[in-house]
Amino acid sequence: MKRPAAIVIFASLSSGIRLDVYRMLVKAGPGGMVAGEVAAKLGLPPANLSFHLKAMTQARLLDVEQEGRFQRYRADLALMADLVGYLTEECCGGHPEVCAALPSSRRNRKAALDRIGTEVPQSNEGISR
Amino acid sequence: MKRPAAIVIFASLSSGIRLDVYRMLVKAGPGGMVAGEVAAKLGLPPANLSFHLKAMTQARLLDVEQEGRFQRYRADLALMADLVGYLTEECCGGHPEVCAALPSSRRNRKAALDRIGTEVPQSNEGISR
DNA sequence: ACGACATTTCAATAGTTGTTGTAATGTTAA
DNA sequence: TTAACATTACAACAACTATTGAAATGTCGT
Repeated sequence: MKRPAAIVIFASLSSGIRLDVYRMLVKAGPGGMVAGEVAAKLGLPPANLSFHLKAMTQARLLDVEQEGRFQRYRADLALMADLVGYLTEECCGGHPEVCAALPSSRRNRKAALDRIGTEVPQSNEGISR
Repeated sequence: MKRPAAIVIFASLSSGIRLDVYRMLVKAGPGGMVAGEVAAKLGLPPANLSFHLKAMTQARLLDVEQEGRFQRYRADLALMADLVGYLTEECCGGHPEVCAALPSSRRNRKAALDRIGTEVPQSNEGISR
């Protein structure tokens, strides 16, 4: 996953309509849905849905397949997994077990850091400008 | 995770600058970084960075803590896990093992999801279509 | 080939978002 | 209490995004 790809994926999902479409297609699974079904379920004018489907397809969030006079769309879940990988790459400077201490309470944070014996900046020294 | 929250999170990450900031802070881990450090590393005018940090904080992607005259920012990874959960809710109409099948190395997917503490289905049986 | 249907393209318009310089706020250290 | 610093708020403008109806494209069944 490269930066421009990640940006268009996030932009795709930052619209309520496209988010609804994506979740609906995730729910539909490998069977997918044709454009008209989606438009009917979401109550959208065809031109508007087409605009959003195009954006999502270009972002590779969806695959399309022509099926007679219908277009069948499917969600690409693998892409989502890659995206999460991109976000958490080099997580915690190479000590991902630190992030696993999820809740952002300072106690947990400190415990996790102590476990791997890494230094955490406690002060503001060394900041230039 | 509710729909409006998901939308603002995706909108947050759909800007290259905010994406860079988020990944930098994920990399920084629990120690976080103060605003000036981030601005210096990314070469951004302070007013512009402030605009983006505010958006990300409102989206809850970041936590801020005041530290003297600095603001220390940290990435909230737990939120990302919730977000992925929201996207894949009701995946494949309640048969998530179906979605797990698809392409793209399962090894990578598992590694990525493990990193943020989410379960991944193991089987790929029962795929229709 | 024809009429009906599914979907996309186009052009106009309305609304939202990002960037900048400059001013304001709040904190520190002397 | 000042001067210096870190950060945020404001206002103006440019650039982008979404929505719509109407027209175009392409496919089907007869």
